[in-house]
Amino acid sequence: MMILGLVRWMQPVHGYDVRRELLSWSADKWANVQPGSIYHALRKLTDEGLLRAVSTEQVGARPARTTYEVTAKGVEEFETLLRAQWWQLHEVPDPFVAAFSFLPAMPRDEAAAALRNRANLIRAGIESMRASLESDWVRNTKPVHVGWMFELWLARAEAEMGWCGRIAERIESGVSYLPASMEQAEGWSGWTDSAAPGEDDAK
Amino acid sequence: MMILGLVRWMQPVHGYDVRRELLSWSADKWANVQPGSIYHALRKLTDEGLLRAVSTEQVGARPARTTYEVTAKGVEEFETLLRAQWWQLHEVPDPFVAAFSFLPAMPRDEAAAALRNRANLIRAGIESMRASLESDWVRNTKPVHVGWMFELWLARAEAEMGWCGRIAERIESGVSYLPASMEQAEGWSGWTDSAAPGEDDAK
DNA sequence: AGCGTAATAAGCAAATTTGACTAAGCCGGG
DNA sequence: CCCGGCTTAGTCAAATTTGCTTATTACGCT
Repeated sequence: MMILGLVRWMQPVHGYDVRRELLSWSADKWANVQPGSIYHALRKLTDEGLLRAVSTEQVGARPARTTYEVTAKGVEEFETLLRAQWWQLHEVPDPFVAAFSFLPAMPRDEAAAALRNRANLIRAGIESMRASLESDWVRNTKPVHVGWMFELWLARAEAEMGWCGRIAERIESGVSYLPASMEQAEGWSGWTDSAAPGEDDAK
Repeated sequence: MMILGLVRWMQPVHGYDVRRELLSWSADKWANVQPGSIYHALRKLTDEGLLRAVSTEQVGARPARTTYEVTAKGVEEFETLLRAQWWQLHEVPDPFVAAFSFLPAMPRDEAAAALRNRANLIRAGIESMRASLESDWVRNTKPVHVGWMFELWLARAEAEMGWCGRIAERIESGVSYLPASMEQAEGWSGWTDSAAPGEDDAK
């Protein structure tokens, strides 16, 4: 719950403020927070005594907005949560890795093409990130550590780009997917590799 | 839904088989699948006509197990899903990046220490991964592309380890977090940086 | 002056995920 | 021989997330 952190920073805020801030950091991508979750989270945190509803103003006939503040307990909990992320290593679920584990289900040439395409997408991302990093807008109006986050993405992206290239070559080279020992015992039959058995494709 | 892929491979299976396979790949870490989700997914996929329940055996008085098979429609859908992951780039949500964005909330020395600790955790991970990669067990009984997945993790991990070291140094160097222009306009007041205002810490 | 579009501020039902729980069979040790 | 613990197979309620909807006001354009 990094919502808590945002309320901690920005002290008294209402839900919509949090939402805008999150969207402006495009945090829906790298955090786990879609706009809809915010109000639920705010109410839950209030129930748990980590936040306190300060006031409820109403401007015209628009929906009333409730302003929240963090309690002492909330600050404490936030620091616990924060430290958990700083000191521990959590593997993050990556759908591409999941998809890659089905490599034998892809025709070799398509797999290689997709990897090269991926490398290009990553390269494009890297370049636009570099541009942001060097842009005056980021250099002058954002805290320095925002740039450092970009550098982390850059480092990871470069590593992954290289990997894509190397693996694409190996796939094209035609090496067998099966482990050295059990060369002949098919096991992955039914998948499209070099010889797809035309099974029940008659619509 | 990579559950579908697993059923596609392993053709007729019951839920518990899928669960074991997923756990043996420790897929609960890198995919998005806890054991509890499996049965729901199987039923949902069956409702959508992507799977077909084949039979329901009962051994003794243990819970009946239902065996599933993939339909032609299911194969089609799986390939669509698979290609979506192979050809597109999805940013994955990373809780550490989220936590790092609150860097100014951490005392400098703790932040640096945490980063060095992280580098060490990553190094340990790298070494155990290297060991797996070279182990006979993986080399002889797992498809080659499993090793390739390890290499991707390795590449990313090495990149991140380097970053941790570099950033730890910068934090220790004492550079200001604020952007070059607005050096003096505090803005992040209330956070623990060089001078923590002893607010309401009595108890 | 009128009209369409964007911004403001949330609410809600439905879909998903999670983690804990059941409850019987099997196996080895004391 | 019988007790405890592991494996088998799956269920279930609760927590979370998602994406869509509502309803007013401000703004820009012609």
